[in-house]
Amino acid sequence: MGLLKKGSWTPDEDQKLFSYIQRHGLGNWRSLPEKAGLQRCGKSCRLRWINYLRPDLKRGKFSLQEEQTIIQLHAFLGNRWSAIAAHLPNRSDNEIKNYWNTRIKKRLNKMGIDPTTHKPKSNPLVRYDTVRNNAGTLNHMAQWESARLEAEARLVKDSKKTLSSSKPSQKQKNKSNNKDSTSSNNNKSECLDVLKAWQSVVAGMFTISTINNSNPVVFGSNQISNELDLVEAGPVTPVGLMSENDKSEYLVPELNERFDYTMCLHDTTYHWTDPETDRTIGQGFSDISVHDFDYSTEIGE
DNA sequence: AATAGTGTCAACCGCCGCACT
DNA sequence: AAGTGCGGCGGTTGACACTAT
Repeated sequence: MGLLKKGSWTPDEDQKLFSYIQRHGLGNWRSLPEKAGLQRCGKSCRLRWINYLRPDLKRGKFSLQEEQTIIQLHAFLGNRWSAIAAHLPNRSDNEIKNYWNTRIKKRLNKMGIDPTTHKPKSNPLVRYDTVRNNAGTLNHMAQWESARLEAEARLVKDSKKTLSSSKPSQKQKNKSNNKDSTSSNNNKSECLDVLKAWQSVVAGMFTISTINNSNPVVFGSNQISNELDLVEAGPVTPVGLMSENDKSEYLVPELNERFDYTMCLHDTTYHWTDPETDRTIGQGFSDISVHDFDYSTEIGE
C-alpha cells in the first residue's frame, strides 16, 4: 500500500468505509482499509467507525440526564471513558471524554469542586453538609475506600470471568465475521457489573443534605435506578425515623463528600409529601445547572 | 473589519493487555 | 518464556468556529 492518508475524513472515504462494513460486517481492522479501498490505517478506520459512522451513535447535545450519569460515573470510575461510555451506549468514549474535558470539568472547577476527586477545593463556594459527624470521619473514609476497592476488584474479576467464559477471542470474532463486534454484550455485562458494584456500595448510603433541615435525607436503595436517574427518585427514608445504629451505618462522610459535592450541581430542593398527612417526608433536588448553564433548550431533546 | 483569545471536537499517538505462535 | 500482531484505551493536539476587543 502507498502512503497512508491522515487528517479529516472526506465524505467519499466515509461512504467507502460505511458501505464496506455494511456489506461485510466488522472484522480485521488491519486488512479492512485495503479491502475497502481506503488509504488509511486500520486504527484510523476503527476510530472513524466507532466515533462517527456507527449507526447507533446519537450525536448532538448531551441531555441533562446524560450529564448527570457522566458526573456520577466519573466520581466512581475516574477517567475510564470506555467504562463510562458503556452506560451511555449511544455515545462514544471520545465524545464523553471531550465533553468532560471541555465542559463539565470547567463547571466543576468554577464551582470550587476538584473534578478529579469530586471534592471541594480549599475554599469551597459550595454548601457543605449541614450535619457531618467528623469524629468518625477517618474510620468511615477507610470503610468507604475499602468498599470501593472491593467493588472494583469484584468488577475486574467478574468482567474477566465474563470475558473468558462467554467472549470469543478477538481472532475468533474476526473469523466468525461478527456483524456487530462493537461489544454491546460486553458493555452490557460491564454495565451491570458497575451498577451492581455501585448499588452494593452506595445503595442506602446516599445522603443528600437539605438546606434548612439539620437532618440529611437518606435515599433508600430504590432511589438509584439502573439509569442512575436521581432526578426521578422515588420516596425517601427520612433519617429521623432511623435508629442510631442505622444512622451511623448510613452516614458515611467520605462517601457523602465524593458524591455530594458533585451533587452540588443539584442545588434546588423539592419535597416529597405524605399524601395522607400532607407532611413533607423528604427532600430532593433538581439540577441547578438547568438554571445556571442554559439547559432549557436541551431538556427533552 | 481585523486580530487575538477561547472553545470545541475529530483525529492521532503511544502505550498496554491479550491472544497466538 | 519470549516475540509478534492486533485491538482498545486515554492523553493530547491541531484545525476550525466562535466571541471579544
